[in-house]
Amino acid sequence: MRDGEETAAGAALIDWYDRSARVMPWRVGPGAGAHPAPYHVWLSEVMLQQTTVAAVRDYFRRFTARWPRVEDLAAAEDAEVMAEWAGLGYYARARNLLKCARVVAFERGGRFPQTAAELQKLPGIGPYTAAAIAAIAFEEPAVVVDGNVERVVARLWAIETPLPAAKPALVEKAGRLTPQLRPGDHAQAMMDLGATICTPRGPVCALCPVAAFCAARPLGIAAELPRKVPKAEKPTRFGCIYVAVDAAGAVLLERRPEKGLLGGMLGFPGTPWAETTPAPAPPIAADWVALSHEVRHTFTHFHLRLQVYVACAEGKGFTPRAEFAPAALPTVMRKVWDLAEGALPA
DNA sequence: CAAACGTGGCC
DNA sequence: TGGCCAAGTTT
Repeated sequence: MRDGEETAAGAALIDWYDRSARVMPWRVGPGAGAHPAPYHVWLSEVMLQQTTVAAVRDYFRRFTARWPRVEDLAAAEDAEVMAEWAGLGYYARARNLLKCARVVAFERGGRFPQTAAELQKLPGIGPYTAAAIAAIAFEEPAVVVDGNVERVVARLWAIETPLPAAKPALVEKAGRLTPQLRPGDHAQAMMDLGATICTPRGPVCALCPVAAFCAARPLGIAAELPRKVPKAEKPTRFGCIYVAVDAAGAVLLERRPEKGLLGGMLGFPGTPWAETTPAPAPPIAADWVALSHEVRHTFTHFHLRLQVYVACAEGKGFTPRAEFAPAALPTVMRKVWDLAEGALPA
């Protein structure tokens, strides 16, 4: 990209978007002056943080079917919302989602702020999400920079500085590309381009609407950009976890603390997760049986191996089977349940 | 500000 | 198989 070409590149991008925008439940068609509801834009953008479109689709549909307005979501029970979010990951998003919904519903009459600066003051809304909502719902020419935009811009300008050091330069370039007209469609076009053509590996430059403006392509380095500093190796942690079921089928569950990993979600009791296999520490006295297979799961920053114990036991605080939906568990706990359920006596 | 924070798909 | 990656935010 050379100085002065930004307008032409932006026009080519919007033209491509008008012809090929992907259909998504939270989108209205490009152009035409129609805007999706701020509530839908906000909900979809929070769900899309570090999460693929394919994973978000059904969650978005379930949330909007169950809670059609931000006031409905604000009035929901915490446990209902956490259960509906289960499996989508990054559970702090769900906790902040509820906090934000309650601020908007109860302190702002159900109306979202209309500027990126004000949006960013709300829980769970950072620089990216604030800019995206402002641009898509309110046509503010905010500079929207997510992982896709970083990649597209790094290639268009052949920026070789590794991330995260390159971030300010990438934002500056993205700003040059952001138009005053249709900034919301421009932002979505950039992200769609990154998701479908200017992909991390194997970019399909032959189909790219802005290939003629790309500095990385003639250099043969498009697929290598953006460069990134190598990530630290993930350690492995170990734990014991206990699945107790009583004669009526009720299950021993606990609500995890609000803060930290899987915060606010349901799970089975167990030991802390440590660098070496901890000593067994059953939550209640019972005839515990160790399963022959362990549960393996990888989080963002460590691998986890869980030794699963099962027992038929009686006790207080068991959740009746009718009230226990495995789908309300975070994925690692659902893996534990799936393994344990198969080992329990019928 | 580096680290914490989930999960599923892809190669 | 295991590392990389995805429409990031919080502390």
